[in-house]
Amino acid sequence: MTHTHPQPASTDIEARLAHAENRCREHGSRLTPIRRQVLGLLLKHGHGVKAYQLVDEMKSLHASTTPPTVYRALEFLQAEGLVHRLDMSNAFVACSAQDDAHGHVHHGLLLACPRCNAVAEVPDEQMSHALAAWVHQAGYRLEGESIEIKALCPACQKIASATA
Amino acid sequence: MTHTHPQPASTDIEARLAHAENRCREHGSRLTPIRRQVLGLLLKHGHGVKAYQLVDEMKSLHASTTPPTVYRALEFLQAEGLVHRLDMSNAFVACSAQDDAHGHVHHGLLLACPRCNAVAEVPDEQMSHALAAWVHQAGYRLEGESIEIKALCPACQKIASATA
DNA sequence: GCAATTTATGCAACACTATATCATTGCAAT
DNA sequence: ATTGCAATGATATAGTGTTGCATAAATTGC
Repeated sequence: MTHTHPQPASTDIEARLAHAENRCREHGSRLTPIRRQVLGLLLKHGHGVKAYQLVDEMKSLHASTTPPTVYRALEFLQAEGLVHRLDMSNAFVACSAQDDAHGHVHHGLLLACPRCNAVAEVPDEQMSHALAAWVHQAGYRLEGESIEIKALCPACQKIASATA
Repeated sequence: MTHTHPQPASTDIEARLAHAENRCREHGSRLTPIRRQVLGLLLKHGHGVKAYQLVDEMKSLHASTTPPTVYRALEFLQAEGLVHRLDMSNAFVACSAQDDAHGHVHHGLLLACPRCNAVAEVPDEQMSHALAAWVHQAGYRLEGESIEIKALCPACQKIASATA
C-alpha cells in the first residue's frame, strides 16, 4: 500500500458541509449542489488538490462538469473563506479552521508541504500579529487571507531522509 | 504617462551582471549570453515579469528564443540564487540582495505586491529566525530559499485608496 | 401566481504557463 | 578523430485558467 494521509470521517464531512451551508446563508449566498460537491471533494481529500483533478472527480457526480464549472465553484468557496488556493502548487484545499464568521480578515499562517500538498493551518495570534506588524513596519499592507509557507510536513521529511 | 516604478541605472545593471558572472564562475557554472540577457531584462525591469513577456523581449535580442529557452535560463538563474519565482503571479524577479555566496540557505522574507509585482527583499535576521523556529516548532521543515508574503506596496496602497 | 430580474450553469473556444522530446552545435579531454 | 558533456534549437504537447454567450433556475416585486 502506498503512503496515505489521514482523511476525515464522512460524518465529519457532513457536519462541516452543513456548517458551510449555514455560513453561506448568513452571508446571503447559496451553497448550491455543485459548490457543495466541490467542497465535499476537497474535504474528503483533506489536502491540496488540483483543479483538473476536481474536474475529473466531479464528472462522476455531475456529468456536465467542465473547467469553468469547477473554477467558478472554487472562486465562490474562496470568497466565502471556505477554501484556500495554494499558489506554490496551483492547488486548492478546504479551510481547516472553521473561521469565526467575523468580517475581519485573519492573515493566518499556512504550512504547506510542496511534496504531498498537506496543509497545516496553525493558529498563532502571537506570530501572526508579529508578522503583520513587521509587514506594516516595512510600509507594505498585507493582502489575502493567509500567508503560505513552503515546508515539508513530518511525514515527507521522513520519506526524504530515507530516500537521501 | 502611466505610473512607473523605479528602474536601476544601466551602470548598476552592468555591475550586477558582472557580479553574477563571477559568482557563477565560483560555482563552476557559466553565465552564458542567453542567461545573462535574461537576467539583464529582469534587472532592467526591477520587478516581477512573466515568462512569456521575457520570451517576447528576448526575441529582439536573440531571434531563436522560444519558451524553453527562457524557462531553461530561469531555472539556471534560480538554481544560482540570482532569481526568484513569484508563485502568486507566475512571475520572475531578479534577486535584489546580492547574496553572500555561502552555501547555506537563507529563507529570507519577500514582500511581493500582487498589483504591480514589486518585490522587497527585506533582510531581518530576527524575524527570519523567529519564523524558522516557529515552523520547526510545528514539526515542519522550511523548504525553498524564501517566504513569499503577499502585500500591497506603498505606491499601490495609494492608488488603491484613491480608487476606493 | 406571474413577469421581471438576478444568479447560476452549460458549453465552446481560447489564452496563458510550462514541460517533454529529440536533434544539433560547440568545445574540451582523452 | 572521437567521445563526452553542456548548452541551445525546434516542435509538439501537457497543464492551468479565462472569456463570452446562451440557457436555465432561483429570487424579487407586483
